Amino acid sequence: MPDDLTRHVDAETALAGAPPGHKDELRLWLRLLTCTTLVEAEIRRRLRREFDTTLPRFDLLAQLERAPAGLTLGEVSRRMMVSNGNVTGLAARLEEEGLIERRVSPTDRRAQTLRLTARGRREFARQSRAHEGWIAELMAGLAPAERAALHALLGRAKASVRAGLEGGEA
Amino acid sequence: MPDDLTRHVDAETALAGAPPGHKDELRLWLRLLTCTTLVEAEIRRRLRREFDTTLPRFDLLAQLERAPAGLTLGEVSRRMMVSNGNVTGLAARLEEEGLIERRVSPTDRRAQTLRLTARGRREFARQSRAHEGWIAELMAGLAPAERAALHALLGRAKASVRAGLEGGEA
DNA sequence: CACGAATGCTTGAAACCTAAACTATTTAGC
DNA sequence: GCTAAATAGTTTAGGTTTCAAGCATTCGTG
Repeated sequence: MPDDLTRHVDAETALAGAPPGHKDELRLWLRLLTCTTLVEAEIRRRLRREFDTTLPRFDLLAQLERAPAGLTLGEVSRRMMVSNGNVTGLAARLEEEGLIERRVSPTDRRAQTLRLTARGRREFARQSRAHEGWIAELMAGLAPAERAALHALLGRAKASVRAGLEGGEA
Repeated sequence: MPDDLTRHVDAETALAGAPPGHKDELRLWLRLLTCTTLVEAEIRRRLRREFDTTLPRFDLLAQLERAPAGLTLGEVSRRMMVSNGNVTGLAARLEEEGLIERRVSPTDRRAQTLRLTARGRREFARQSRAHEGWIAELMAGLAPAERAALHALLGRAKASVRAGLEGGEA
């Protein structure tokens, strides 16, 4: 029998006794993490079941779809916020399946440009349509005004986090 | 049935008339994901540098800290929202380092209870103090009222996602 | 032009993570 | 009591992920 991750108990459960003082921020972070994890797990599950693929593969294709001129491995790495070694392996698998192609840059022999193949574009279009619907479905319990407010507050949160990143101050 | 029929758009018309239309939800999700990823990456980085440990290890210790009576592997798996096979390996490493101990349940010979050792408790206390400060630091750019509003909206989002999970309706 | 620094990518080791198959034990129904 | 189903954990195979080290190429500066 497969594992059932849906039947979980929150990470934000206990944590009631609070001596120090930053428990508020911690609770906020745990709730943020819970939301993301819930959505992510569900999307992974559906991607696997419906398209026999994984989230990182989908994400890489999505990056290339948005950049018709192609992206270098380094650019993909930065946009996906993962290590470059990670992208190397991911791209290798996708290339082997004929979903993307790589071409050495004519101006810089170190760099390679990744591009969707026709098949990759077709395949991603199918996945993307479904994906968009899934997200809408999961967010359907929020009123449009709530979604807008949440979006704005997350923008503020993003700015706050960026400001607190190490090296960001320098 | 709605009071004002002229202003009512049912699901069919909405689907028929629009190209896709769920870009809002998608943007919201991507921003949520970005926030979480940013924080998570930074916490991972600091845990590694300051304590030479990883986020999943920290999370497992945190679960046990909150449950002084101990937890079975399955309970940990559900609370951390990861597979049970995952917890097996994680717990094995932590036990080998003497941070946690496992004991077969006296009432159920299948189950094992995990507990922090004295050393594990000491070590986690150090990490936890730092971790709490890091989160507060990253969230420092949000006013208390913003944090409260965000927390509430994320609660709504969590409920929405839960309602949309497969099998959750059954 | 030379050469040290920076950049783009790959590789290797180790950890993480999942889904699925498996073993052992307990529970429920008859 | 017996047996089928459910439950607790482990194992296996394969993808994901990081960090650190390494190679090749380009750039900046003298």
